Amino acid sequence: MKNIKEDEKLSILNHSCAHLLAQAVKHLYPEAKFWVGPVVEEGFYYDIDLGDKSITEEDLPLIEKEMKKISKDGKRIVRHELSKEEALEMFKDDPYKIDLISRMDEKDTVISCYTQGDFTDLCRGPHVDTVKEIKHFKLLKTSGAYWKGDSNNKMLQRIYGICFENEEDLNEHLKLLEEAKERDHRKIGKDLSIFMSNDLVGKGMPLWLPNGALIRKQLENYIYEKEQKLGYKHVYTPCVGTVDLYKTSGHWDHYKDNMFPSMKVEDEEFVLRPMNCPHHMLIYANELHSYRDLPIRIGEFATDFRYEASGAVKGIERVRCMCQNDAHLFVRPDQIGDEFKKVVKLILDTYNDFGIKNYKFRLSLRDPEDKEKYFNDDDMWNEAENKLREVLNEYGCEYTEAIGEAAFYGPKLDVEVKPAVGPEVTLSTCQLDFLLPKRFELSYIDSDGAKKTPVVIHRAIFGTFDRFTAFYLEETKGLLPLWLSPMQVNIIPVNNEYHLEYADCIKKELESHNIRVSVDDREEKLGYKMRESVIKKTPYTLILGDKEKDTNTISYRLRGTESTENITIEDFINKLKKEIKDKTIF
RNA sequence: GCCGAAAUAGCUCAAUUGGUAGAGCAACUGACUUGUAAUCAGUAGGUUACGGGUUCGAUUCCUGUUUUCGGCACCA
Repeated sequence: MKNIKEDEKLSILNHSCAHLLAQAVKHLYPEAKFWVGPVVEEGFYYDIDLGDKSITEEDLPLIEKEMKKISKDGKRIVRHELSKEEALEMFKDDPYKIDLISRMDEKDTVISCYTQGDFTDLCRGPHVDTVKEIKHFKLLKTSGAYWKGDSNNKMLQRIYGICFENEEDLNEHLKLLEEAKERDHRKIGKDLSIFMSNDLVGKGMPLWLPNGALIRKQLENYIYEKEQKLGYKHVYTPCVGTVDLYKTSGHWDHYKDNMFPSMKVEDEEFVLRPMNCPHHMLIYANELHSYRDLPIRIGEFATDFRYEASGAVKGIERVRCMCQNDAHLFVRPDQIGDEFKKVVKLILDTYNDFGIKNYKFRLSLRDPEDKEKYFNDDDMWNEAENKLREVLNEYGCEYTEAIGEAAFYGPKLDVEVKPAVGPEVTLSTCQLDFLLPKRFELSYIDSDGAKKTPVVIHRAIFGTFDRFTAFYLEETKGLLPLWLSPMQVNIIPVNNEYHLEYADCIKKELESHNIRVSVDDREEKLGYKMRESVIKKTPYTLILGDKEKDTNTISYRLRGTESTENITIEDFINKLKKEIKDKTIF
């Protein structure tokens, strides 16, 4: 999909279209006051204060009509530069523009505004020459948006739109938006019976159906094996902890509003756990550790509960009950770089195995000025952040740095991906933590016999199995590789009376090699069954009739193709086993 | 949580200004015995998300709740 912000020409056009939108809104709603109308990746938006009025999707065609009318008039778009006093005078009735102007510094910024016909807006520009050039646009959606992005502020009306240079590009883009809905994991999840939800269970609490459970099990097996090879020790710990546990860790103070409320039983008070770090800290503390034992890597596929805001839950991407592919690495300070490197390598290997290419690394650093959020130890922060950078550079990973985005306890590296619908989300994460080991008074005996505090690395490769599954369903459009497909082979006997026995025989043979296989023995036509096999995205569909039975072979059709191949069952099994082992993407 | 929108059969969707809720697919039954994306016929399937109100009468209008969807805010 086109990223408008990255295209200079389209950026200007879309920005001008935002002004055109504002002008049209002003015509239709004279009381409207305007905040900002920037260009974003998906086009543009404008934030508007309409008092107690609200614009709904139904109003958009009317606004579009007015925009077209203005565009046809073909007024020029004229730039004026003005002093701060002039600007303040010009927009004196507009508290939003006054707010913007009063924060501008004349030394750094030239204050300018743009006029098109009866509409003038404060703006840095640049713009297209006339409104006539803004022709091929579409208003996409409306929503509320907090003024200045702060939920304590008033909510403004936001209108999103997009503009192209010609009708073909616009239509192409709208088509892509429609296609994105088709690969939304919520749709695929329903079509392929992967997960469901029910009001009686609760919001954000999906139920994984057999197909989903199979996929998840494969993911668990995959990462478990990889982690075991890397020296991780997997544990099981309870889904609850006492409130005191989370007070000790410090999470209670920071996150209690996003936890399910505590429950008192006799003289204990429990919470559903929102994360597993405290449990793992206690496992580390259970024994005395020598500097020689480190790093110690404790992993768990751990179910956590978070009371996510009701407006935030989405399919299995953002849920209130999730399973983390979690691990905590306890390392000496001198091991941070090496251990971090291994985590990055594991991330890269995993993404490579899954054929995932559309992801971005994001390095979240502290804001050195913010002494309140971040604990004060300049040396430790600088050293840690530099180590993270070094590793990323060594692997040649492209990454963006986000100042002030670090957690309060240390810097972190996240992998961000873009879902079919909605903003980017974090998949993998790797976070350094200097605080938690101190809070739990963790230690190891160093070579000089002194007790020292280890550093903790929190990391999750898949993030949560829930979100990873959501993302991967979208990435593959539900066409999962063979090893992850809930049903790998579907057998269609040409005639139940004559070929069912052979089909069952082939089924048993495949099952003896741990291949997931079904026989469609319904009294239906071959074409009918083939259609369903295709819709269910089964990787291999076998057709077994006289031809196959007589020659002791099978005919298969590979998902996505329309031709059949005829081979022996041995060759077929070897082919499947190789594809499963190699995790072939097709 | 906030601003909007929506909720009708298992699924996808209809139902004129308020007047007995329909279709296709799926399911079930029967016939057909089939070679690569839908064989034909029949049967059954609904407290129109849930509660309250207005009305002679509510899927339709008002209201509360729940859930879903698009954004915003949040995301250890």
